[in-house]
Amino acid sequence: MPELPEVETMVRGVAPAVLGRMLHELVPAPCPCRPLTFSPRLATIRRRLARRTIADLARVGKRIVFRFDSNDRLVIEPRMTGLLLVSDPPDPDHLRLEFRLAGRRAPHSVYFWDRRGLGTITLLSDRAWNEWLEQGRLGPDALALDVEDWVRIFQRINRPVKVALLDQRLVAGIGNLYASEILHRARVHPERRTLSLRVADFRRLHEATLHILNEAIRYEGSTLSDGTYRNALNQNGGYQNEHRVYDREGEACRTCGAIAIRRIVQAQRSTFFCRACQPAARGR
DNA sequence: ATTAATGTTCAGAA
DNA sequence: TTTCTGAACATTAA
Repeated sequence: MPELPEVETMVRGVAPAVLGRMLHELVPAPCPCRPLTFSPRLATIRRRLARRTIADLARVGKRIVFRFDSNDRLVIEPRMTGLLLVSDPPDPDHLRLEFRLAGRRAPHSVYFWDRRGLGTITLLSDRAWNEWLEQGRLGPDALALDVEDWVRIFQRINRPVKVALLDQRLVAGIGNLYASEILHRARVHPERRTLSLRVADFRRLHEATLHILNEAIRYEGSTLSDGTYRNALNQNGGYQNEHRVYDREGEACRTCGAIAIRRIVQAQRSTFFCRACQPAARGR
């Protein structure tokens, strides 16, 4: 569920509670659901991390990365419905993991909660982490690209630009919701092929990406109608009220006013766009 | 009962 | 080689 702005919000919300604190122990929650995917197995992770101090908490694309004083990294992929929380979770049944902190200072715990349970938790040694980074399975962070990066990355391939935006090996952090919002602000039709885009298009994509993602971070992410996403304090985000196209098929465009928002399916996922703002130019 | 949902990965086909 | 499709993972709500 969470994309870059939601993960960034969770990390910012949880960081003050954990930075410099010792992890007393990791406790699997007594939830009635199937276990998450752990690598290596949870017992091994617990042994390696017990009594270690949390040196850093960071976001890498859509992933959450705990760095311990041993330089081990615990990488959490929230996937569709995972949340990192300081407070009590939305419900007790899908609580997956408790990070019990040492010492008397509140909070005493932070939590990983995941309703659908598609999330993954991976422990990597310092060396394995660096090797993983070098494998290029994750492109540069969406907030770190300049216009030249955009051109270089997307002119090597020739795919519909919306589908390319979702490929984390090209650019890390953009998901299905923000891809539609970014393309709308950039006035680029989602079915345009990347090879047909010109430098002016990449300039607008660059500006729109920074603008939309930073604006969404300011609003603490989007809580959609299913209500799953919450910030670290189990409160709603606010960006869902600012969406220009996502999940607004048939409604008036908030930019041009036309009843022109369409929904199409690309790579088995919904894309929303305004037919008036985003013309289907050459190179479809 | 059916469908779709903010994500990722894999196999196999085009 | 690159691109594309479908399925899989698991759960819930419209």
